[in-house]
Amino acid sequence: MARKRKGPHIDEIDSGRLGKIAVENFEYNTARKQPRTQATSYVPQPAVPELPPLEFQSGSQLKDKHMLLSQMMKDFTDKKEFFINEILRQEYDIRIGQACPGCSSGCSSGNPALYRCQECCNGPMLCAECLKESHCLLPFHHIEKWNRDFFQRIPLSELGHQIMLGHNGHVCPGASTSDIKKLVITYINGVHKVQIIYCRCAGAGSHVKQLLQARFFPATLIEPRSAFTFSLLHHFHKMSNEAGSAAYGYVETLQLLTNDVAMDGVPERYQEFLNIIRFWIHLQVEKRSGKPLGIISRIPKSHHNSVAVLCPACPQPTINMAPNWEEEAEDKRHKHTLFLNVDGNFRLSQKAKKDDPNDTSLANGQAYFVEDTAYAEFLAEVAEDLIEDACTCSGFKAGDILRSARGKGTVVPGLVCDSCSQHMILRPKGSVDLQIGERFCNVDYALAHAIEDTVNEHLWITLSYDVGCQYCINLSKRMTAHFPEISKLMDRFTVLVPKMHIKAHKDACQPFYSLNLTSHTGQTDGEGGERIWHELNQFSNSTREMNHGSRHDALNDRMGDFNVRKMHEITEFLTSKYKKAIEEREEVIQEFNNITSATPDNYITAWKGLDTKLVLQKDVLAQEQMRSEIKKEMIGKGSHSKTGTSNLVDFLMEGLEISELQCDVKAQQEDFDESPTMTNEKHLTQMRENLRR
DNA sequence: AATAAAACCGAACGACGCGT
DNA sequence: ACGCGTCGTTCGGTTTTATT
Repeated sequence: MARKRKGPHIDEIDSGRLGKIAVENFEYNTARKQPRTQATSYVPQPAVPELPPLEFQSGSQLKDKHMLLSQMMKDFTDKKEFFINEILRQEYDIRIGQACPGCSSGCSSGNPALYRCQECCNGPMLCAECLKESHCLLPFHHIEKWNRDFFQRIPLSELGHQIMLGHNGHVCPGASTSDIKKLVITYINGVHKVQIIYCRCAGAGSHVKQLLQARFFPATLIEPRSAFTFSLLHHFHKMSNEAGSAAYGYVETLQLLTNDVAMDGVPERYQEFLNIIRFWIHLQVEKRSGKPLGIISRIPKSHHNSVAVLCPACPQPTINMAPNWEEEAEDKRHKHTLFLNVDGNFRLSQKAKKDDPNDTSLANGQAYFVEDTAYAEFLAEVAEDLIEDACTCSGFKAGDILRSARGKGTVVPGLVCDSCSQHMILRPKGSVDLQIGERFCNVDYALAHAIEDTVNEHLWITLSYDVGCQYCINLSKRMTAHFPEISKLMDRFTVLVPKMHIKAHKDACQPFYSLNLTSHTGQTDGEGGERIWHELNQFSNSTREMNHGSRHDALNDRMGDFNVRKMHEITEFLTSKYKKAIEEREEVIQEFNNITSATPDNYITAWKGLDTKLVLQKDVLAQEQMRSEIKKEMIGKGSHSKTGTSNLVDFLMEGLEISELQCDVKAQQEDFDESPTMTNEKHLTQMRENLRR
């Protein structure tokens, strides 16, 4: 099937992590700068003519960091002809047709050297026999034959190459011609039509087993005619998680790598690949969980049925808590608080398609999504009380069924995820699919399951949620009705609103749900979930098309990968946070002391006597109200005309705004001085422009 | 001829680009 | 801002091909 070529995937271009990859490559390259020793090939190397001398001057290192890339490109562009010549030189080889250097050390065919390998490092020109011989264990190298005018790629099988199983690369003495099978094996450099000779020895096992032992994953179970190498499956697994590649584009790339001119002749193994990669990834997750190696005997019972990666830094009773932690004083409460964040996402949707109703996730209920059947039963149970309380604060998507509903072709409009808000690690069983908008019953279910394995009566829970002010109103009532175990913990719960989202809430609401004004919360901003969405959303294009089971498997794996990466980085992450916290603490103490020393004692005594408890003062005016009150008052005094007053008040307000903007620009300038990136510069210019207006 | 495996097909709809 | 057309990605089902 000939597919149309397509442009680059936008998500790949936008991927913020490309920068990191580039850095890693750079480090890798610099590590190889040592002079390479002479290749110890098994054939002597014919002399290669001297390359024209080229003098490399180290690029002029300008002091201005912005010029680095342009200078580097200029340095390379100056040598463009040299590089093009070297690349073109690869299209020909002066050793074509000479006596095969391999024949002198074994093969005596006496044939001219017309073949070479594109993948062997520094490979020689060889005759067909010697090339085949040198590739008995390298069946997927791309081979080229000199075809009078140019090098033409040919499959190794054309030279009679066969992959022999079970005898260290040699043919099984018991094998007959009926044991030779044609297979299509997909490897990271393309799709290969190969011949395989199975082993006939007693105990050699089925063809499927023999393939697996050779690190080929069969596409089917009975008589496989297609297989994928383990390295390919591993490669895609990483490509999909790190670069956001979808299977569709990946398989197409492999076909192009095989033959980018006549793709019609390349076997397409897309469907087979989809099936196998799903199962492969499931196997990898199982393997990583430690279950096949019996880790269950070493972990608490509540985690036996899980393949999810736990947050190593959050309090997990019976795993990472100090002995007798329950007895510690309440002012150490922050150490025993689980900071959770729950949030809805409306990009990770799922289309309505013809669907196999029996296809459930291979890790159903054992990873990040909740178990399907129980969730469906719960939803049927709560179907009657669908109409939820109208939102009394500002208008948000969450809790509002109508606003977030999607078209008729969407069966799942999005999902809700629980994560730990301090370390941004997703909670096991903390994700649920939505049906019609972000209803609190969905959030309740996710929350109850996200904490059921962890919490006990001594642990505190601080939950941040965009609509926390609404969510907490009937939380206790709902939990009592549906999750009695969790409802017992309600007096340990604090529901707040993430620091950025809270600015969209009504003035009267803000102080009561502010992380800044709540003790035992430190500098938690509660926005962790939003940043997870950014990572997961790049998979929305592919997961939207999948059926229920595949979608859950794919998302479970992305979430697991996200957790694993966070876990690997967490030592460095927490160390840097800790260092920063110490520095900032010193600054704050200094500031505090300065203010204290500059303030009269009687003020301080009076302030200390004040009650710090928050009270809702209904007669407090919002900014807009205040503005109109002042206007009214001034007009009342008759000292100004109506317009004059209005201008004066506006003038004062504007003055305050300008002063605020000036502070912002100053702070941004400091940021820019510290890290003069393009983005920062752009941001600064924009702010100055705003200020000028 | 029987059967397993591969090839083909149409549907779904949000994202995106283009023209008005 | 709006309508329109194409692209991207996966699915299940049907038809065709390859192998035994």
